[in-house]
Amino acid sequence: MIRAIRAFRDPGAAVRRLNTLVPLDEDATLALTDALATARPIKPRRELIGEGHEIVEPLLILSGWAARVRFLADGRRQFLSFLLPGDVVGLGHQTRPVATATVIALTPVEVCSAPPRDKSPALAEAYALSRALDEAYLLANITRLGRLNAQERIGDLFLELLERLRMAGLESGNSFALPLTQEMIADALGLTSVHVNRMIQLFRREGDLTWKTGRLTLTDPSALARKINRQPVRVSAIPFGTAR
Amino acid sequence: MIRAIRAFRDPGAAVRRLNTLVPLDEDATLALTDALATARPIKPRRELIGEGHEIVEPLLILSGWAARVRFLADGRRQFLSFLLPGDVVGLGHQTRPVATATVIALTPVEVCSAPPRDKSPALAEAYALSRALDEAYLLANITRLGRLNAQERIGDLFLELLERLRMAGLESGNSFALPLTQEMIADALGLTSVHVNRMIQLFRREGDLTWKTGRLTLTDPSALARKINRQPVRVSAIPFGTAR
DNA sequence: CGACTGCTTGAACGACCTCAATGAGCGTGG
DNA sequence: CCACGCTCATTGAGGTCGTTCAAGCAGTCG
Repeated sequence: MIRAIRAFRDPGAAVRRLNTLVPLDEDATLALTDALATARPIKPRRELIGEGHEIVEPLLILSGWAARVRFLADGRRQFLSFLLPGDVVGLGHQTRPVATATVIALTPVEVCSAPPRDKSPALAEAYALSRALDEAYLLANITRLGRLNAQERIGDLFLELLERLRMAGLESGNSFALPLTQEMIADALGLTSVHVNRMIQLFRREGDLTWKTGRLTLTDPSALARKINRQPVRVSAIPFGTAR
Repeated sequence: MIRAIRAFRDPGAAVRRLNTLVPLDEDATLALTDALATARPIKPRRELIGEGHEIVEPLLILSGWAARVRFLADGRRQFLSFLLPGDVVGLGHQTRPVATATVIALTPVEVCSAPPRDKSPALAEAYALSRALDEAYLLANITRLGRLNAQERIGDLFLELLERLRMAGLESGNSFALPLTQEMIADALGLTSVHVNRMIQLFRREGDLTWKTGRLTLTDPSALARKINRQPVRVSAIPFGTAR
Protein backbone atom coordinates (compact mmCIF):
# COMPACT_ATOMS: atom_id res chain seq x y z
CA MET A 1 0.00 0.00 0.00
CA ILE A 2 2.97 2.24 0.40
CA ARG A 3 3.70 1.55 -3.23
CA ALA A 4 0.76 3.59 -4.41
CA ILE A 5 2.20 6.67 -2.81
CA ARG A 6 5.70 6.03 -4.04
CA ALA A 7 4.40 5.92 -7.55
CA PHE A 8 2.91 9.35 -7.11
CA ARG A 9 6.00 11.07 -5.80
CA ASP A 10 8.75 10.29 -3.36
CA PRO A 11 7.58 11.15 0.06
CA GLY A 12 9.60 8.08 1.05
CA ALA A 13 11.13 9.14 4.31
CA ALA A 14 8.06 10.82 5.79
CA VAL A 15 5.70 7.97 4.99
CA ARG A 16 8.30 5.51 6.16
CA ARG A 17 8.45 7.19 9.52
CA LEU A 18 4.69 7.24 10.02
CA ASN A 19 4.52 3.67 8.89
CA THR A 20 7.18 2.77 11.41
CA LEU A 21 5.18 4.36 14.19
CA VAL A 22 2.04 2.47 13.23
CA PRO A 23 1.49 0.20 10.23
CA LEU A 24 -0.73 2.36 8.05
CA ASP A 25 -3.99 0.99 6.76
CA GLU A 26 -5.58 1.70 3.41
CA ASP A 27 -7.55 4.74 4.59
CA ALA A 28 -4.41 6.28 5.98
CA THR A 29 -2.56 5.67 2.74
CA LEU A 30 -5.32 7.23 0.72
CA ALA A 31 -5.48 10.24 2.99
CA LEU A 32 -1.72 10.60 2.69
CA THR A 33 -1.93 10.45 -1.07
CA ASP A 34 -4.50 13.23 -1.02
CA ALA A 35 -2.36 15.27 1.31
CA LEU A 36 0.63 14.93 -0.98
CA ALA A 37 -1.25 16.95 -3.56
CA THR A 38 -0.75 19.94 -1.28
CA ALA A 39 3.02 19.53 -1.15
CA ARG A 40 4.95 22.77 -1.43
CA PRO A 41 8.60 23.74 -1.22
CA ILE A 42 10.01 26.09 1.42
CA LYS A 43 13.32 27.84 0.97
CA PRO A 44 15.96 27.74 3.70
CA ARG A 45 15.54 30.40 6.40
CA ARG A 46 11.88 30.83 5.51
CA GLU A 47 9.30 30.64 8.26
CA LEU A 48 6.79 27.81 8.12
CA ILE A 49 4.94 29.05 11.18
CA GLY A 50 5.35 32.27 13.11
CA GLU A 51 5.32 32.33 16.91
CA GLY A 52 2.10 33.81 18.24
CA HIS A 53 0.22 33.29 15.01
CA GLU A 54 -2.76 31.07 14.80
CA ILE A 55 -2.00 27.66 13.36
CA VAL A 56 -3.92 27.18 10.15
CA GLU A 57 -3.37 23.47 9.81
CA PRO A 58 -0.92 20.84 10.97
CA LEU A 59 1.92 20.24 8.54
CA LEU A 60 3.77 17.11 7.62
CA ILE A 61 7.45 17.47 6.78
CA LEU A 62 8.18 15.48 3.64
CA SER A 63 11.83 16.26 3.15
CA GLY A 64 14.52 18.53 4.53
CA TRP A 65 15.21 19.81 8.02
CA ALA A 66 13.35 22.50 9.91
CA ALA A 67 13.52 23.70 13.50
CA ARG A 68 11.40 25.24 16.18
CA VAL A 69 13.17 28.31 17.40
CA ARG A 70 12.87 31.24 19.80
CA PHE A 71 14.60 34.57 19.44
CA LEU A 72 15.33 36.79 22.40
CA ALA A 73 15.15 40.55 22.15
CA ASP A 74 18.92 40.95 22.24
CA GLY A 75 19.53 38.54 19.40
CA ARG A 76 20.16 35.37 21.35
CA ARG A 77 18.65 32.37 19.62
CA GLN A 78 17.51 29.02 20.95
CA PHE A 79 16.58 26.07 18.81
CA LEU A 80 13.94 24.12 20.69
CA SER A 81 13.91 21.06 18.51
CA PHE A 82 14.82 19.90 15.06
CA LEU A 83 12.09 18.73 12.71
CA LEU A 84 12.89 15.86 10.39
CA PRO A 85 11.04 14.17 7.54
CA GLY A 86 7.92 12.46 8.86
CA ASP A 87 7.59 14.87 11.76
CA VAL A 88 4.27 16.62 12.14
CA VAL A 89 4.09 20.23 13.28
CA GLY A 90 1.12 21.90 14.89
CA LEU A 91 -0.68 18.89 16.28
CA GLY A 92 -2.99 19.77 19.11
CA HIS A 93 -6.60 19.32 20.05
CA GLN A 94 -7.54 22.76 21.33
CA THR A 95 -9.63 25.14 19.26
CA ARG A 96 -7.83 27.97 17.51
CA PRO A 97 -4.33 26.88 18.51
CA VAL A 98 -1.55 29.43 18.51
CA ALA A 99 2.03 28.56 17.63
CA THR A 100 4.24 28.62 20.70
CA ALA A 101 7.40 28.94 18.64
CA THR A 102 8.53 29.97 15.23
CA VAL A 103 9.28 27.17 12.81
CA ILE A 104 11.90 27.82 10.16
CA ALA A 105 13.37 25.76 7.36
CA LEU A 106 17.05 24.97 7.83
CA THR A 107 17.44 23.38 4.42
CA PRO A 108 15.15 23.35 1.42
CA VAL A 109 12.05 21.74 2.88
CA GLU A 110 9.00 20.17 1.37
CA VAL A 111 5.83 20.13 3.45
CA CYS A 112 2.22 19.18 2.89
CA SER A 113 -0.94 19.51 4.91
CA ALA A 114 -1.06 16.69 7.41
CA PRO A 115 -3.98 14.43 6.50
CA PRO A 116 -6.80 14.89 9.04
CA ARG A 117 -6.55 12.42 11.87
CA ASP A 118 -10.16 11.32 11.58
CA LYS A 119 -9.48 9.72 8.20
CA SER A 120 -8.05 6.62 9.81
CA PRO A 121 -7.49 5.22 13.31
CA ALA A 122 -3.97 4.28 12.31
CA LEU A 123 -3.29 7.86 11.38
CA ALA A 124 -4.70 9.11 14.67
CA GLU A 125 -2.50 6.70 16.55
CA ALA A 126 0.53 7.71 14.51
CA TYR A 127 -0.10 11.35 15.37
CA ALA A 128 -0.57 10.53 19.03
CA LEU A 129 2.73 8.68 19.05
CA SER A 130 4.41 11.41 17.08
CA ARG A 131 3.31 14.00 19.57
CA ALA A 132 4.32 11.86 22.52
CA LEU A 133 7.74 11.37 20.96
CA ASP A 134 8.02 15.05 20.34
CA GLU A 135 7.35 15.74 23.98
CA ALA A 136 9.76 13.03 25.09
CA TYR A 137 12.52 14.63 23.03
CA LEU A 138 11.73 17.98 24.60
CA LEU A 139 12.23 16.41 28.00
CA ALA A 140 15.48 14.89 26.81
CA ASN A 141 16.54 18.31 25.62
CA ILE A 142 15.81 19.83 29.00
CA THR A 143 17.95 17.27 30.75
CA ARG A 144 20.66 17.82 28.19
CA LEU A 145 20.71 21.56 28.68
CA GLY A 146 20.31 21.43 32.41
CA ARG A 147 22.65 18.71 33.52
CA LEU A 148 25.01 17.57 30.76
CA ASN A 149 28.36 19.16 30.00
CA ALA A 150 29.29 20.33 26.53
CA GLN A 151 30.67 17.05 25.26
CA GLU A 152 27.79 15.03 26.62
CA ARG A 153 25.31 17.42 25.07
CA ILE A 154 26.80 17.07 21.62
CA GLY A 155 27.10 13.31 21.79
CA ASP A 156 23.58 13.01 23.12
CA LEU A 157 22.17 15.18 20.35
CA PHE A 158 23.96 13.20 17.66
CA LEU A 159 22.64 9.95 19.07
CA GLU A 160 19.15 11.37 19.19
CA LEU A 161 19.34 12.46 15.57
CA LEU A 162 20.59 9.03 14.54
CA GLU A 163 17.77 7.39 16.46
CA ARG A 164 15.16 9.63 14.85
CA LEU A 165 16.52 9.50 11.33
CA ARG A 166 16.61 5.74 11.56
CA MET A 167 12.84 5.74 11.92
CA ALA A 168 12.58 7.47 8.57
CA GLY A 169 15.19 5.25 6.99
CA LEU A 170 17.47 8.24 6.51
CA GLU A 171 20.54 6.68 8.03
CA SER A 172 22.93 4.22 6.49
CA GLY A 173 25.28 2.27 8.66
CA ASN A 174 25.98 4.67 11.45
CA SER A 175 26.10 7.74 9.31
CA PHE A 176 23.61 10.33 8.18
CA ALA A 177 23.41 13.65 6.38
CA LEU A 178 23.77 16.44 8.91
CA PRO A 179 22.86 19.78 7.35
CA LEU A 180 23.57 21.83 10.47
CA THR A 181 26.31 24.36 11.00
CA GLN A 182 28.25 24.34 14.22
CA GLU A 183 26.53 27.57 15.12
CA MET A 184 23.11 25.92 14.82
CA ILE A 185 24.27 23.09 17.02
CA ALA A 186 25.50 25.67 19.50
CA ASP A 187 22.13 27.40 19.49
CA ALA A 188 20.40 24.10 20.10
CA LEU A 189 22.69 23.11 22.94
CA GLY A 190 23.11 26.38 24.78
CA LEU A 191 26.77 26.72 23.79
CA THR A 192 28.87 28.90 21.52
CA SER A 193 29.98 27.76 18.13
CA VAL A 194 33.61 28.12 19.20
CA HIS A 195 33.15 25.65 22.00
CA VAL A 196 31.13 23.27 19.86
CA ASN A 197 34.00 23.29 17.42
CA ARG A 198 36.49 22.41 20.15
CA MET A 199 34.39 19.59 21.52
CA ILE A 200 33.83 18.08 18.10
CA GLN A 201 37.53 18.07 17.51
CA LEU A 202 37.92 16.32 20.82
CA PHE A 203 35.43 13.68 19.64
CA ARG A 204 37.42 13.33 16.44
CA ARG A 205 40.68 12.90 18.31
CA GLU A 206 39.07 10.28 20.50
CA GLY A 207 37.86 8.46 17.39
CA ASP A 208 34.18 8.75 18.21
CA LEU A 209 33.07 10.34 14.97
CA THR A 210 33.82 11.61 11.49
CA TRP A 211 32.12 14.67 10.11
CA LYS A 212 32.81 16.08 6.70
CA THR A 213 30.92 17.55 3.78
CA GLY A 214 27.61 17.42 5.57
CA ARG A 215 27.78 13.79 6.59
CA LEU A 216 28.26 12.58 10.13
CA THR A 217 29.44 9.09 10.99
CA LEU A 218 29.42 7.75 14.51
CA THR A 219 32.17 5.18 14.91
CA ASP A 220 30.27 3.13 17.47
CA PRO A 221 26.90 4.53 18.54
CA SER A 222 26.31 2.08 21.35
CA ALA A 223 29.77 2.70 22.77
CA LEU A 224 29.10 6.41 22.58
CA ALA A 225 25.72 5.93 24.24
CA ARG A 226 27.42 4.05 27.04
CA LYS A 227 30.12 6.68 27.32
CA ILE A 228 27.63 9.46 27.93
CA ASN A 229 25.03 7.23 29.56
CA ARG A 230 22.20 7.74 27.14
CA GLN A 231 18.91 5.82 27.14
CA PRO A 232 16.80 5.60 23.97
CA VAL A 233 13.39 7.25 24.14
CA ARG A 234 10.22 5.23 24.57
CA VAL A 235 6.64 6.45 24.78
CA SER A 236 4.47 3.39 24.37
CA ALA A 237 4.49 -0.09 25.80
CA ILE A 238 3.95 -1.32 22.27
CA PRO A 239 7.18 -1.48 20.24
CA PHE A 240 7.14 0.45 16.99
CA GLY A 241 6.17 -1.43 13.88
CA THR A 242 4.03 -3.89 15.75
CA ALA A 243 0.63 -4.70 14.36
CA ARG A 244 -2.16 -3.59 16.66
CA MET B 1 -22.08 24.61 39.32
CA ILE B 2 -18.77 24.84 41.01
CA ARG B 3 -20.63 25.11 44.27
CA ALA B 4 -21.77 21.50 44.17
CA ILE B 5 -18.20 20.36 44.19
CA ARG B 6 -17.13 22.77 46.89
CA ALA B 7 -19.77 21.33 49.16
CA PHE B 8 -18.32 17.91 48.70
CA ARG B 9 -14.75 18.78 49.51
CA ASP B 10 -12.31 21.53 48.69
CA PRO B 11 -10.74 20.82 45.40
CA GLY B 12 -10.88 24.60 45.01
CA ALA B 13 -7.64 25.38 43.26
CA ALA B 14 -7.69 22.49 40.80
CA VAL B 15 -11.26 23.05 39.69
CA ARG B 16 -10.64 26.76 39.56
CA ARG B 17 -7.78 26.23 37.15
CA LEU B 18 -9.74 23.97 34.83
CA ASN B 19 -12.63 26.36 34.97
CA THR B 20 -10.29 29.19 34.04
CA LEU B 21 -9.08 27.29 31.02
CA VAL B 22 -12.62 26.60 29.83
CA PRO B 23 -15.88 27.41 31.60
CA LEU B 24 -16.99 23.95 32.72
CA ASP B 25 -20.45 22.73 31.85
CA GLU B 26 -22.66 20.55 33.98
CA ASP B 27 -21.38 17.26 32.58
CA ALA B 28 -17.83 18.30 33.33
CA THR B 29 -18.76 19.27 36.87
CA LEU B 30 -20.51 15.96 37.45
CA ALA B 31 -17.56 14.02 36.08
CA LEU B 32 -15.25 16.00 38.33
CA THR B 33 -17.39 15.25 41.34
CA ASP B 34 -17.20 11.55 40.55
CA ALA B 35 -13.45 11.79 40.10
CA LEU B 36 -13.05 13.44 43.48
CA ALA B 37 -14.26 10.24 45.08
CA THR B 38 -10.96 8.71 44.01
CA ALA B 39 -8.88 11.38 45.76
CA ARG B 40 -5.87 10.05 47.62
CA PRO B 41 -2.98 11.61 49.51
CA ILE B 42 0.65 11.20 48.50
CA LYS B 43 3.50 11.83 50.91
CA PRO B 44 6.40 14.09 49.97
CA ARG B 45 9.19 12.34 48.03
CA ARG B 46 6.82 9.58 46.97
CA GLU B 47 6.56 8.65 43.30
CA LEU B 48 3.25 9.24 41.57
CA ILE B 49 4.47 7.75 38.32
CA GLY B 50 7.69 5.93 37.54
CA GLU B 51 9.66 6.61 34.37
CA GLY B 52 9.33 3.78 31.90
CA HIS B 53 6.23 2.36 33.53
CA GLU B 54 2.97 2.17 31.73
CA ILE B 55 0.57 4.96 32.65
CA VAL B 56 -2.52 3.49 34.24
CA GLU B 57 -4.66 6.61 34.09
CA PRO B 58 -4.21 10.36 33.86
CA LEU B 59 -4.12 12.07 37.23
CA LEU B 60 -5.43 15.42 38.32
CA ILE B 61 -3.45 17.24 40.98
CA LEU B 62 -5.84 18.59 43.59
CA SER B 63 -3.43 20.16 46.02
CA GLY B 64 0.29 20.36 46.70
CA TRP B 65 3.27 20.51 44.38
CA ALA B 66 4.79 17.68 42.38
CA ALA B 67 7.47 17.58 39.70
CA ARG B 68 8.54 15.63 36.68
CA VAL B 69 12.12 14.64 37.18
CA ARG B 70 14.97 12.68 35.60
CA PHE B 71 17.87 11.15 37.44
CA LEU B 72 21.20 10.50 35.78
CA ALA B 73 23.27 7.46 36.63
CA ASP B 74 25.83 9.50 38.57
CA GLY B 75 23.26 11.16 40.78
CA ARG B 76 22.67 14.35 38.84
CA ARG B 77 19.04 15.37 38.93
CA GLN B 78 16.95 17.47 36.57
CA PHE B 79 13.50 18.72 37.30
CA LEU B 80 11.68 18.93 33.98
CA SER B 81 8.64 20.82 35.20
CA PHE B 82 6.71 21.58 38.31
CA LEU B 83 3.15 20.31 38.63
CA LEU B 84 0.68 22.53 40.44
CA PRO B 85 -2.94 22.12 41.53
CA GLY B 86 -5.17 21.75 38.50
CA ASP B 87 -2.40 20.28 36.37
CA VAL B 88 -3.13 16.98 34.70
CA VAL B 89 -0.42 14.36 34.37
CA GLY B 90 -0.33 11.57 31.84
CA LEU B 91 -2.54 13.03 29.15
CA GLY B 92 -1.91 11.48 25.79
CA HIS B 93 -3.86 9.79 23.04
CA GLN B 94 -1.65 6.85 22.17
CA THR B 95 -2.48 3.33 23.28
CA ARG B 96 -0.58 1.96 26.24
CA PRO B 97 1.35 5.13 26.98
CA VAL B 98 4.59 4.91 28.92
CA ALA B 99 5.76 7.60 31.33
CA THR B 100 8.67 9.52 29.90
CA ALA B 101 9.69 10.83 33.30
CA THR B 102 9.26 10.07 36.95
CA VAL B 103 6.72 12.19 38.80
CA ILE B 104 7.33 12.78 42.49
CA ALA B 105 5.51 14.70 45.18
CA LEU B 106 7.45 17.67 46.51
CA THR B 107 4.98 18.45 49.25
CA PRO B 108 2.05 16.46 50.58
CA VAL B 109 -0.05 16.06 47.45
CA GLU B 110 -3.61 15.08 46.83
CA VAL B 111 -4.48 13.57 43.46
CA CYS B 112 -7.50 11.96 41.90
CA SER B 113 -8.16 10.15 38.65
CA ALA B 114 -8.68 12.73 35.94
CA PRO B 115 -12.29 12.48 34.75
CA PRO B 116 -12.39 10.87 31.27
CA ARG B 117 -12.32 13.45 28.53
CA ASP B 118 -15.30 12.01 26.71
CA LYS B 119 -17.60 13.01 29.55
CA SER B 120 -17.82 16.56 28.32
CA PRO B 121 -16.56 18.64 25.42
CA ALA B 122 -15.54 21.34 27.87
CA LEU B 123 -13.41 18.85 29.71
CA ALA B 124 -11.81 17.68 26.50
CA GLU B 125 -11.01 21.25 25.57
CA ALA B 126 -9.62 21.94 29.03
CA TYR B 127 -7.32 18.94 28.70
CA ALA B 128 -6.23 20.00 25.25
CA LEU B 129 -5.39 23.45 26.55
CA SER B 130 -3.71 22.03 29.60
CA ARG B 131 -1.51 19.86 27.47
CA ALA B 132 -0.70 22.69 25.11
CA LEU B 133 0.25 24.87 28.05
CA ASP B 134 2.36 22.12 29.45
CA GLU B 135 4.24 21.91 26.20
CA ALA B 136 4.59 25.67 25.98
CA TYR B 137 6.16 25.73 29.42
CA LEU B 138 8.56 23.02 28.37
CA LEU B 139 9.64 25.20 25.47
CA ALA B 140 10.03 28.12 27.83
CA ASN B 141 12.16 25.95 30.04
CA ILE B 142 14.40 25.00 27.15
CA THR B 143 15.00 28.61 26.27
CA ARG B 144 15.63 29.36 29.90
CA LEU B 145 18.22 26.65 30.26
CA GLY B 146 19.81 27.23 26.91
CA ARG B 147 20.10 30.97 26.65
CA LEU B 148 19.40 32.75 29.92
CA ASN B 149 21.98 33.46 32.60
CA ALA B 150 21.49 32.46 36.21
CA GLN B 151 19.64 35.56 37.31
CA GLU B 152 17.36 35.59 34.29
CA ARG B 153 16.57 31.92 34.80
CA ILE B 154 15.48 32.43 38.38
CA GLY B 155 13.41 35.51 37.64
CA ASP B 156 11.81 33.84 34.66
CA LEU B 157 10.89 30.77 36.70
CA PHE B 158 9.36 32.85 39.47
CA LEU B 159 7.28 34.78 36.98
CA GLU B 160 6.13 31.57 35.37
CA LEU B 161 5.07 30.15 38.72
CA LEU B 162 3.17 33.32 39.54
CA GLU B 163 1.46 33.20 36.17
CA ARG B 164 0.46 29.58 36.61
CA LEU B 165 -0.62 29.82 40.23
CA ARG B 166 -2.75 32.78 39.35
CA MET B 167 -4.84 30.53 37.12
CA ALA B 168 -5.63 28.38 40.13
CA GLY B 169 -6.24 31.37 42.36
CA LEU B 170 -3.28 30.41 44.51
CA GLU B 171 -1.63 33.79 44.50
CA SER B 172 -2.50 36.83 46.52
CA GLY B 173 -1.21 40.20 45.53
CA ASN B 174 2.13 39.35 44.02
CA SER B 175 3.00 36.68 46.48
CA PHE B 176 2.53 32.94 46.66
CA ALA B 177 3.54 29.93 48.73
CA LEU B 178 6.78 28.54 47.34
CA PRO B 179 7.50 25.14 48.86
CA LEU B 180 10.78 24.62 47.02
CA THR B 181 14.26 24.49 48.46
CA GLN B 182 17.05 26.35 46.75
CA GLU B 183 18.47 22.99 45.76
CA MET B 184 15.26 22.08 43.94
CA ILE B 185 15.33 25.38 42.14
CA ALA B 186 18.92 24.67 41.20
CA ASP B 187 17.97 21.27 39.83
CA ALA B 188 15.22 22.83 37.77
CA LEU B 189 17.43 25.56 36.37
CA GLY B 190 20.64 23.69 35.71
CA LEU B 191 22.53 25.50 38.47
CA THR B 192 23.95 24.67 41.88
CA SER B 193 22.17 25.58 45.07
CA VAL B 194 25.11 27.76 46.09
CA HIS B 195 24.75 29.87 43.01
CA VAL B 196 20.97 30.04 43.28
CA ASN B 197 21.45 31.35 46.80
CA ARG B 198 23.80 34.08 45.62
CA MET B 199 21.53 35.18 42.84
CA ILE B 200 18.50 35.32 45.11
CA GLN B 201 20.40 37.53 47.49
CA LEU B 202 21.23 39.73 44.57
CA PHE B 203 17.52 39.97 43.77
CA ARG B 204 16.88 40.85 47.39
CA ARG B 205 19.52 43.55 47.40
CA GLU B 206 18.04 44.98 44.23
CA GLY B 207 14.62 45.00 45.87
CA ASP B 208 13.02 42.66 43.36
CA LEU B 209 11.67 40.13 45.81
CA THR B 210 11.14 38.95 49.36
CA TRP B 211 11.30 35.30 50.25
CA LYS B 212 10.85 33.98 53.75
CA THR B 213 9.12 31.11 55.50
CA GLY B 214 7.99 29.52 52.29
CA ARG B 215 6.36 32.60 50.81
CA LEU B 216 7.71 34.50 47.85
CA THR B 217 6.69 38.05 47.04
CA LEU B 218 7.65 39.74 43.82
CA THR B 219 7.91 43.47 44.37
CA ASP B 220 6.82 44.37 40.86
CA PRO B 221 6.21 41.44 38.53
CA SER B 222 5.78 43.47 35.39
CA ALA B 223 8.95 45.43 36.09
CA LEU B 224 10.76 42.16 36.63
CA ALA B 225 9.29 40.76 33.43
CA ARG B 226 10.59 43.80 31.57
CA LYS B 227 13.96 43.53 33.26
CA ILE B 228 14.51 39.98 32.03
CA ASN B 229 12.40 40.38 28.91
CA ARG B 230 9.80 37.76 29.57
CA GLN B 231 6.66 37.19 27.52
CA PRO B 232 3.63 35.44 29.03
CA VAL B 233 2.70 32.11 27.49
CA ARG B 234 -0.22 31.79 25.10
CA VAL B 235 -1.50 28.70 23.34
CA SER B 236 -4.90 29.63 21.97
CA ALA B 237 -6.32 32.58 20.09
CA ILE B 238 -9.20 32.47 22.53
CA PRO B 239 -8.40 34.17 25.84
CA PHE B 240 -8.88 32.03 28.92
CA GLY B 241 -12.23 32.22 30.65
CA THR B 242 -14.06 33.17 27.49
CA ALA B 243 -17.29 31.40 26.72
CA ARG B 244 -17.04 29.35 23.58
C1' DC C 1 38.62 36.07 -8.77
C1' DG C 2 36.30 38.45 -5.00
C1' DA C 3 32.77 37.92 -1.47
C1' DC C 4 30.69 35.22 1.65
C1' DT C 5 29.87 31.74 4.97
C1' DG C 6 31.54 28.43 8.02
C1' DC C 7 35.51 26.16 10.36
C1' DT C 8 39.64 26.57 13.16
C1' DT C 9 42.83 28.32 16.55
C1' DG C 10 44.88 31.34 20.36
C1' DA C 11 44.71 34.16 24.54
C1' DA C 12 42.35 36.23 28.21
C1' DC C 13 38.30 36.58 30.91
C1' DG C 14 34.35 35.50 33.77
C1' DA C 15 30.11 33.05 35.17
C1' DC C 16 29.29 29.44 37.65
C1' DC C 17 31.15 25.40 40.25
C1' DT C 18 33.47 22.82 44.09
C1' DC C 19 34.72 22.24 48.57
C1' DA C 20 34.12 23.39 53.11
C1' DA C 21 32.55 25.51 57.18
C1' DT C 22 29.08 28.08 59.90
C1' DG C 23 24.51 29.39 61.22
C1' DA C 24 19.41 29.34 61.48
C1' DG C 25 15.08 26.92 62.00
C1' DC C 26 12.41 23.05 63.39
C1' DG C 27 10.70 18.61 64.95
C1' DT C 28 11.69 14.82 68.23
C1' DG C 29 12.63 12.60 72.40
C1' DG C 30 14.07 12.75 77.07
C1' DC D 1 11.97 22.99 78.41
C1' DC D 2 16.25 21.85 76.57
C1' DA D 3 19.44 19.06 73.81
C1' DC D 4 20.07 16.75 69.81
C1' DG D 5 19.89 15.88 64.98
C1' DC D 6 18.38 17.08 60.72
C1' DT D 7 17.60 19.95 56.72
C1' DC D 8 18.27 24.12 54.51
C1' DA D 9 20.37 28.75 53.93
C1' DT D 10 24.57 31.37 53.89
C1' DT D 11 29.35 32.69 53.13
C1' DG D 12 34.32 32.35 51.63
C1' DA D 13 38.20 30.89 48.69
C1' DG D 14 39.84 28.85 44.83
C1' DG D 15 39.21 26.33 40.45
C1' DT D 16 37.22 25.19 35.80
C1' DC D 17 34.37 25.01 31.91
C1' DG D 18 32.79 27.58 28.56
C1' DT D 19 32.82 32.43 26.67
C1' DT D 20 34.55 36.49 24.27
C1' DC D 21 37.29 38.69 21.11
C1' DA D 22 40.07 38.38 17.31
C1' DA D 23 42.38 36.66 13.46
C1' DG D 24 43.43 33.34 9.76
C1' DC D 25 41.96 29.78 6.58
C1' DA D 26 39.14 26.78 3.46
C1' DG D 27 35.34 25.85 0.56
C1' DT D 28 31.65 27.61 -2.46
C1' DC D 29 29.10 30.46 -5.47
C1' DG D 30 28.20 33.96 -8.85
